[in-house]
Amino acid sequence: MPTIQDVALHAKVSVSTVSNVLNGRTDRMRAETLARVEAAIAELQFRPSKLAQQLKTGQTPLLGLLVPSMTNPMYGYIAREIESYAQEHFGYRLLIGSTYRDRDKESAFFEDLSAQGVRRVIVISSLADERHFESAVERGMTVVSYDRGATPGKLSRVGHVMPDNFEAARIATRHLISHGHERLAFATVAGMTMSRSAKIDGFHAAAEEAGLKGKVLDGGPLDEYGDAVIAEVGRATAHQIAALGQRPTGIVALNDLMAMGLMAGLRETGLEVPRDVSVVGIDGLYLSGLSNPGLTTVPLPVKTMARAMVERAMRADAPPESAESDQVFAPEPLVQRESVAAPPDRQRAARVPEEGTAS
Amino acid sequence: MPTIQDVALHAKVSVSTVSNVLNGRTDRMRAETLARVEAAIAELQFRPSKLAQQLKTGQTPLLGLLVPSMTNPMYGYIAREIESYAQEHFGYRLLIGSTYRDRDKESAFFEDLSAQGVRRVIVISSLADERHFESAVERGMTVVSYDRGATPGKLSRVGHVMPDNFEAARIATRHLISHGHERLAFATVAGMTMSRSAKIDGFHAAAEEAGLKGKVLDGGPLDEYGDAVIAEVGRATAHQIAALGQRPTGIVALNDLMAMGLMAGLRETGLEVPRDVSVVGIDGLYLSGLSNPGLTTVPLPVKTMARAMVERAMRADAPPESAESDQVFAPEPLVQRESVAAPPDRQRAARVPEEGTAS
DNA sequence: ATGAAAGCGCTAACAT
DNA sequence: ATGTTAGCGCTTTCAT
Repeated sequence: MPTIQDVALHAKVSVSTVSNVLNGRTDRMRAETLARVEAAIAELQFRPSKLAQQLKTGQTPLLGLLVPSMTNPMYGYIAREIESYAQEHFGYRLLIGSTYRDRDKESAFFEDLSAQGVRRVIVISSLADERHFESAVERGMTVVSYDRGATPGKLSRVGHVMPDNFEAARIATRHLISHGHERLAFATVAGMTMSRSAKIDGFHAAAEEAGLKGKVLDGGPLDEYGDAVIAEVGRATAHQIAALGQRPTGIVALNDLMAMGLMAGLRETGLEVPRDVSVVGIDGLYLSGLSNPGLTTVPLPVKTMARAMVERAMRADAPPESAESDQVFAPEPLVQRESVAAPPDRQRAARVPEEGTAS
Repeated sequence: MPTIQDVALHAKVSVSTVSNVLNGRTDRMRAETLARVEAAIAELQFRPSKLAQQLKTGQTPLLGLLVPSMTNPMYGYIAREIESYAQEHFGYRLLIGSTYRDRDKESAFFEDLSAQGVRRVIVISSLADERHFESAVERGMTVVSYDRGATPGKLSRVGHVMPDNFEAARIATRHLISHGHERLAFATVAGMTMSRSAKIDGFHAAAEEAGLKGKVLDGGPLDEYGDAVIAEVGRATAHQIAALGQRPTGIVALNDLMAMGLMAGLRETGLEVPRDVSVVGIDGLYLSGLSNPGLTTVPLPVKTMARAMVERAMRADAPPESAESDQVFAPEPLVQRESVAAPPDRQRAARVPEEGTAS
């Protein structure tokens, strides 16, 4: 690899002149000099070492991204949007890390990033507190956290970007109600996070509006399962539902993946969606359009949020006020597919023929 | 951020002593000195700058990973396995890039990696040739390529790791044949890659074994579609199939995602899986276990391959012989689910009851 | 308009 | 056993 020295020699100028052209200070030199330098650069195929630049400037064009798991399609989706926005608009690449919701792994990642010279990171974490990376912020990192608000009462220099989870769940629930459902359930996993409780609140709010009382179903912990994680919890929940005396007829799932697991599980127990039970998801994964029956879901504005996170991470210099830096994004309009119908006791009117329903 | 200087001062030793403890050369000093240094490090919370280390040693603990798209669950899966193996066994982090199968994006990524000091990269590319990164190899990068063999005849210093695509497709096809299918089709996308042609060959081989003649269905190009890409092509293929006079009864899909799209599309046309047509996928995504009907598929040994790729990328020093560096991995045993049944004309025996089939 | 030189935070000879 | 020092490849004053 040629260095700036080589170029200088080759162009018969000093390294500072080369550096100047590298940094666009071309006004400080004769056109002829510039031409020589550029020729040398081209000829040697010289690419300045970011490493050396970083050491000098303290800036590295790398964005850290912390996700619970890349295998989760939702995180893959978010990661993709973050990546392309950061790349296209700022020339930043992504340094990614999966944490499997483990605090030590998260901390270790922050350590590494910091040692690596990375100053901007986006975190998707479901861990309750963010103390373990508050320290990173204090050391000068800009961090933006997804799907959680600032800890109430605590000042924080961490940026927060999230969907309006309350509203998303409320929309999903209302959809069920508008189809006549009265026995409502919300399928979630064990462990409360801000986003989960917001969804649950939204679910209850919608139920109450209609004078109904919703039930929250906890499918169990996430970590016991390998990969399919959330989907497996959904599957477990389905079996739990099947065993219930008074079965709910309308279910809002924590997210699309869980909904898909739920539908698979329901099928295993002989229950049919949407004939016996209706299901609504939240997220808007394209995969949900592939399921059978197609999953009705409330899409989250992933692109917009990804953009907001990158912007926030980049424009670090903005007023680092306290908690007011939270940004909440409204969900997109519900996408209606085939996983919702009237509850069983209201279906006499038009017991849909084979094809109209599911398979 | 404290530097090695600060630590030296704090411990009242020279920087080289600190450097020595950092690099495990602790035998060269008195235990007492070591203790002082360690204390200083702890107290100052000193983390050596990888940046500076890299500049000095030319080694950066970063592994480049080039994927067509993170949103594709298969790549997400592979990326995850690569990440954890590289992290756990070598302390490497992942610098990831999506290329959307674009040559310029791939080249740009290599440029960036190289400037970033990254010397090891794993590439998942479906582009026909690998000339654009052969040059990276010549500049000293170690690159391992997934799902393609060395270009025949051409020497290459690029490592190659891939599944036995021929065998995978053959297994899938035989499975269909063993269920009595005689009108066989292979659903693929436009554009031939090594892995796609290997699968097609395997498909034909299995058909011929049985004295049958398989048909290859091309669902169209990948790039027209946004995200759901392959699944959408599958969907298109389904509509194409429905319009056919002599419909195939057994279809092998290029991969699971395409199979899922195919099943969704089939459903749209009123065709039922597996009653009217049977479908087999290749990959073994956990999502395929969630589909309805559950997708029968030939799983690829992702974990093993990920491991092999990382090892190859790390142990760069191994004999950089010519093409013989290819590593091919056998698929895992076919996972039987519900997407395959006897062809329609053989089903009179036991026309399966509602539940046994699909919904 | 151009060049010399002092680092950025480390590592690794090479002293002592 | 410990310290001195010369870089790694760049950026950036400050001279000339």
